[in-house]
Amino acid sequence: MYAESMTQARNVPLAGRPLTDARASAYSVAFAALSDPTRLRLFDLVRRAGTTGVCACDLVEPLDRTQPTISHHLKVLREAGLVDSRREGTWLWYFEVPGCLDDVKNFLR
Amino acid sequence: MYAESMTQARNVPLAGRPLTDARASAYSVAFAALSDPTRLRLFDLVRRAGTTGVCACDLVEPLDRTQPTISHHLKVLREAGLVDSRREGTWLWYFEVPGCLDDVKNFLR
DNA sequence: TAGATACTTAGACAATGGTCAATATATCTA
DNA sequence: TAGATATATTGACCATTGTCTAAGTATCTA
Repeated sequence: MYAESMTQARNVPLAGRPLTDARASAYSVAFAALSDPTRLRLFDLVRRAGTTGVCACDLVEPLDRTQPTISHHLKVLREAGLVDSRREGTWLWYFEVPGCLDDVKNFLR
Repeated sequence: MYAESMTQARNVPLAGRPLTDARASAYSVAFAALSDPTRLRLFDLVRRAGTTGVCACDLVEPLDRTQPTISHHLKVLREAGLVDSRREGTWLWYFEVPGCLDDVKNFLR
């Protein structure tokens, strides 16, 4: 498994405790949700709609993708905990989950 | 291309200007680089090594991956502009590129 | 209850990505 | 210049993903 040829560590001390695998997996879910340009623009549009949110029907045209594709991306964002939705009749209003990025923002500092 | 069935926009105003496709593509490169748990832990280790950096040979064992896999991940991080390296004999010292995440941090605010 | 509108799910397909073993390259030293 | 060590590249494999079309579900209204 390991590269057996590497015998001597350089032994430079690291600051603080390294990221655990569990936390890395959690953060990577958020980063993965933002790793596609279309989905990133989608998230940006939802964020800019504030607490009111934005109707899903208003997210299709500006992103130049089919409606099922937008629906798929919204599902990815929701499952990553970045957005949520509220139903109003046949419409769904999507809004950013407050504080959803606090952990990763803290990590990036 | 568009969903022809959606006729009536909800017309809720958005705050500021939406993210352009060019900026979204640029940011998504950084997010994609951080979207894998192993690579995220790798980046974390490099960051904690400060300006001195960390020898690549010290990154294989803690991440429980083969040397070629670590080398591959370091290449992804470098091509995303997050890390760089300096050679010292047969060793390569990897370090974080200063300010590499300023743009995305600004976006996340 | 039938039609219209909004949205989701299913299935397919091509492209991307994480991982490994094997091999190649680079650098130092004896 | 030959051997040892550190790192990179190649090529393969399988899983994941972004996208589409087609079809299904949900909600309202007449």
